[in-house]
Amino acid sequence: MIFLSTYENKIDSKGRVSVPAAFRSVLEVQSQPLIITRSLTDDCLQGQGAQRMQQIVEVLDTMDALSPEVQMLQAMLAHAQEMKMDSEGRILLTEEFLSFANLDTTVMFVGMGRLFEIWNPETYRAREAKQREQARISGLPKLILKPSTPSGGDGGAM
Amino acid sequence: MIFLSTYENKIDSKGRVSVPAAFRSVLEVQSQPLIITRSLTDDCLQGQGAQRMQQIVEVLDTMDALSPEVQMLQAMLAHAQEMKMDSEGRILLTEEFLSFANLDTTVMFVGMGRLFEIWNPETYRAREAKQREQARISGLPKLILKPSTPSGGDGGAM
DNA sequence: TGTATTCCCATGATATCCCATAGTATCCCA
DNA sequence: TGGGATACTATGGGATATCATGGGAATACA
Repeated sequence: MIFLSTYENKIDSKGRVSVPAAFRSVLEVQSQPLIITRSLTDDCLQGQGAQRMQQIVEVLDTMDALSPEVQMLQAMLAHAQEMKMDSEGRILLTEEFLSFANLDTTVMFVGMGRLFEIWNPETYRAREAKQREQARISGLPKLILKPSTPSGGDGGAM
Repeated sequence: MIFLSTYENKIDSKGRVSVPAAFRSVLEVQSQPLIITRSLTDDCLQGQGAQRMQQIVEVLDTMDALSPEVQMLQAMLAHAQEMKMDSEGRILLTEEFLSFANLDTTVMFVGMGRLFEIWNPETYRAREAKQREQARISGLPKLILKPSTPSGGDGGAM
């Protein structure tokens, strides 16, 4: 069960947004609360199950605790927040989150597999166009699902 | 079990299309839900078992989550969607999918082995003619059925 | 006591379920 | 081999469930 597709939902007068039902059921299946953080690379928010946060902490444990890299990654944790959902599946975004991601009336939920992102719809479409442009210039990154040499174990490509 | 042949089905007044029975049974045998994505190279949609998406996510797990390459690949997931099929084997295409592939009343399902494509019938026939033309000019690509390193039968990759 | 959150119910739109049907392909037995 | 019976397919449509959204009332908070 992963986060797929995109949804555009409205922020109501009380500041509530419905998390798309499809995303909720991903979290429900894993019976995990939703955690929202700031993206380290874009002006958007990221949502994921609590377990992923746990994984990030474990990765940090293996790195140099005093390095600038770790401190940068820790910033993500500093602004992370566990969201409570009402019985209709809505969350209340804090003022900090709203201004960080430039959100006002409508938000876009973007499924990205293990996590999803929350964008201002216009900002997202602009970024998408930029990515498409980039892909046209430098081509798409390689994605090899089944490496020809099954010995390596590094299932990855690139 | 692979996707073969082509079928032309109608979109009904509620926006539903029957997935060809032959394609359904491919998915049923693998007991996988159907996932539809936008093609990266053509104005058409692609259908495949959920396993393929799962594989992509697993490859992403092994890569740098903050790299532009991963972000570009994640964008692919943003436009993928798990389709619910009713008891008659029909799916409901979203507005986004319909407009991306220029679909209106009739859609063409084209079997391509590991996956199938969904085309506007006219667009597809035009492309097919163009490909034949291309083949006459620049010749046919190579087709090697048995590579020198056999990786074990049907393998099941895509 | 006033403000902000949470709970609960209401609503319209849309998606889904379920049953029906006509056309076609398949089966079966003479 | 022929031809009627049967099963399956794509399609249609009414009934029902689910979704996102709105707002009143209860509750916490300070």
